[in-house]
Amino acid sequence: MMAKSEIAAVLDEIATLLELTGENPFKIRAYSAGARTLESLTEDLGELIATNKLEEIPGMGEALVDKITTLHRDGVLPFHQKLKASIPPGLLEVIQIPGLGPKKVRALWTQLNIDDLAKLEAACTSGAVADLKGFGEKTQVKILEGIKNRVAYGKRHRWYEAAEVAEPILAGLRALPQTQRAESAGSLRRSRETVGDLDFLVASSDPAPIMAWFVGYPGVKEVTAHGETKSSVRFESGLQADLRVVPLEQFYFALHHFTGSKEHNVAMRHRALARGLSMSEWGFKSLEGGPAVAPGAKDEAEVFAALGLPWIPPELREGNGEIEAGEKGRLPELVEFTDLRGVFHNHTTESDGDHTLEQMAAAAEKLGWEYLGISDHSKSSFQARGLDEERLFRQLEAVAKLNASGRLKVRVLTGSEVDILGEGELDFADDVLGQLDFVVASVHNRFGLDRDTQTARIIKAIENEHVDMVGHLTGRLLNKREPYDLDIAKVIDAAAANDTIIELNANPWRLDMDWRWWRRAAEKGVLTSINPDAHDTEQLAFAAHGVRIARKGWLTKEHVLNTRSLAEVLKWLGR
DNA sequence: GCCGTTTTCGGCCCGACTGTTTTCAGTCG
Repeated sequence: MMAKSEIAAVLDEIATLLELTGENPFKIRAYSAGARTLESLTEDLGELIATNKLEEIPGMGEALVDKITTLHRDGVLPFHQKLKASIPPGLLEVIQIPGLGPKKVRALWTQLNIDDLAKLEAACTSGAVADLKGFGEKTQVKILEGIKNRVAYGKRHRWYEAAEVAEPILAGLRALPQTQRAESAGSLRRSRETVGDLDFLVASSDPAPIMAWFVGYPGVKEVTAHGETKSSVRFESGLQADLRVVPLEQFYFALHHFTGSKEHNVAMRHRALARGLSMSEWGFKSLEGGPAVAPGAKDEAEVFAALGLPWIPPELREGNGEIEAGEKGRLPELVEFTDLRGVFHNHTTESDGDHTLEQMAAAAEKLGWEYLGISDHSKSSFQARGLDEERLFRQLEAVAKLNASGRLKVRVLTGSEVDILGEGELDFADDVLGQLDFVVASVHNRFGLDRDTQTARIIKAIENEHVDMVGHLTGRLLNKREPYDLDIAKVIDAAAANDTIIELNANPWRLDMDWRWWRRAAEKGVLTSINPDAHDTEQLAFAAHGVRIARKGWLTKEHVLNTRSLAEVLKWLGR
């Protein structure tokens, strides 16, 4: 049985292979769109297939349903196999090189017999590529650059790393005298967990000096485009940044357009067409039978209003039903950072943290929080200097003393990030766990267990009456380590049945559980807690990353335990 | 390949930039 993500990958590969065969672009789009739809599904695929519900999903026609059903059942698809056999595998890498699309790759393949990167590099070096019709000297150089840097170019960047690069650029753009407005857009604005490239948007009637400033920005390694209103640059890290300058009248249309996502934009344009309007980054154009005057927009809300919609927060613009929800007035009132009244799951110098209990508490107080949950590692995590029972009890005394001292207004809650052991049993006995204010149970080893065993192991921990939260559910480290294989839908059901929280780990490398699951979890009645997993005082601010992901997962204040007051939190923990 | 107040065929979102052309195809987002 093949998982959704694997099936989506096959559909994507089919799309690429079809590009190489010169297929109808709309057919190719249908496969890509099908892959995206599949990835965003949170329902059980087997169930959707069994109940004939898959075909009811927009974009899923007879052919796609057939192929997905076959892949799900057999793990292979003859159509895919045959297609794959007809195309040299190296071409799949060749088409990834920036500037090379299906037409150019086919030209290289049919005329120069190039079917992998090695042959492409050799042909560029010998100058054969530049002699091809439609190619030239510059293209040849660009291809060689693309081959050399293909790893860096293809990489996505963790949100906070991209944000660190974007911040001074945005500030610089805003400081230019010609700038009327400036914003960053794209996946950064949508708060995706990783960002492919940066998008900047400026309103100005005098684009040239803004373009010049941008392409001359320190750290720019390469200028890949420099037109009148659009420029692209690449930094040493491989991160690319695009700048668009538009007149003020078009600014909010352009901001909407470049915020995306692609799927959201396509849906918005369809909606515009149904109202007799053609929509682009430049605004609305009235079509035949449309309104006499195409509406303008003085802010982004007016772009939506023209299509009969409330303003949709950027985090929700992923084409996952946000437009339908907006139309029905059912957009969630998303949680905000200022809603947080404290945080759980933090470490001190007792285990692997860098700051003491008192330093952590003082930092939490400075952030205006009412409570701070401390949960150092348990004894099996010896790599993290995990606490045994004796050290844990000493920590409880230290916390009690600190709370009683009156030195701080913030209330420290005692806890443990207790290891989930081999089969789902916990690192501390129930009578020890029972003495804590809260318990976070986390997996720190045996990442390679098969799906069913790992799922059963975690569910067993969730079922323990002393466990309040399960920590960093899938163990993923963005761009570094894949999540362990887990039936998340089952875990969500278990969390709902046992009234156990699934934490939203706000460490920007983790952002775990993935935002795509939160809406379903909330609908099932699962509560979360936005936990910074801080290992020093600065990292308490990670909570802001968690809030972004919670918003992306359609969560409101009511879905998040640590938006509640200390009294309410204590009541919940004592449930 | 999908879809239907255009309803089983013939459309499918829209525009900027580059490089190679000599008016535009290809790529990208």
